[in-house]
Amino acid sequence: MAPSAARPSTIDLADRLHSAALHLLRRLRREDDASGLPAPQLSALSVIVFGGPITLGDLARAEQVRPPTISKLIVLLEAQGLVERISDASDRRVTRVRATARGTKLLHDGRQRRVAALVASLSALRASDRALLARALPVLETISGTTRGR
Amino acid sequence: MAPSAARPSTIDLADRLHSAALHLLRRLRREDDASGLPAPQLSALSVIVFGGPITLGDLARAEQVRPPTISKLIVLLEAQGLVERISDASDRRVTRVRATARGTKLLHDGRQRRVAALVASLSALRASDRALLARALPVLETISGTTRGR
DNA sequence: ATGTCATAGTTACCTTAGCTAACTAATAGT
DNA sequence: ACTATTAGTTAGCTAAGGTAACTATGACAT
Repeated sequence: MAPSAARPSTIDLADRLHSAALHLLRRLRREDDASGLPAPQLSALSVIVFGGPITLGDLARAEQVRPPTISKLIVLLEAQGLVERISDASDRRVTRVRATARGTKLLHDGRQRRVAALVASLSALRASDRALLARALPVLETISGTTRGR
Repeated sequence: MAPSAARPSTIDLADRLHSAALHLLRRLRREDDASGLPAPQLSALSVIVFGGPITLGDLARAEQVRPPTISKLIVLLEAQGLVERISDASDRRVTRVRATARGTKLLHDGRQRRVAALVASLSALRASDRALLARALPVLETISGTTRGR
């Protein structure tokens, strides 16, 4: 079954990349306090905003939690006027959910704050280092499974 | 007060970097199910394993939660034999906590799984792309605040 | 058309994770 | 010795997670 032995340098690369991503997000997470929303709600809202109208089941899979957990999250987000349910006429079992204008704005503002914090760090770099990062970015997006340009 | 206007390309870089980190960790998080520990406990254990013996207050700051939250997390980790308390003789208010052999192994194994998943993705890249990532890595570590070589 | 099975969500109920407020204990500083 | 500060814990609440059991709808094979 295929050569599953990775070169040490690839393992080292993976380990350090993982660690860097962890530290980066841990730092940026501090900015989320200002949103007033707990992390799970913010994360679910993000998927809803960027993933368009989505069924509760798909949302549960995306968030890697069980259906009842999503059910309750949606009740909370709905009560705050951040998302709304839309029912499917052709299959009345499914419920889709989409972000309201308020929900979209709240998420967008929070994202702005995270990005602004990151911009501050990037600005402190030498231009050549920023350029190097920019060149490596597409590769990073490939391995992270980021779907760009939707 | 200082030119706070960042070039659009820097903002774009920050936004995409943020997004890539988010997607990468969301994907790797799936591997954590196998550890049998909930995410908050796993995260706290990670800080304890890598941050040596650490006081509960410092741990709370590192995890960006309030002291009572850490108190309860430690009770759970301790009950599972993953960490143990050590009291400070010179200041008897403080309690430090360190990982047991079991805790260290559990965390190490989980990290291995995450890294292995990432190695698999990296292995699918062209060698030149991996090399590009490797060259950009130190820059990424700088902006993420990763303290290497401890 | 009807009976069976599968699928989408919800409800009930439990544990864990997070918070604030109030408390205990120990140290530091007058 | 009094006061204030600091480290953790306790109490009590809401939110976030899970499993098990349930409702309702749709799919399908007789």
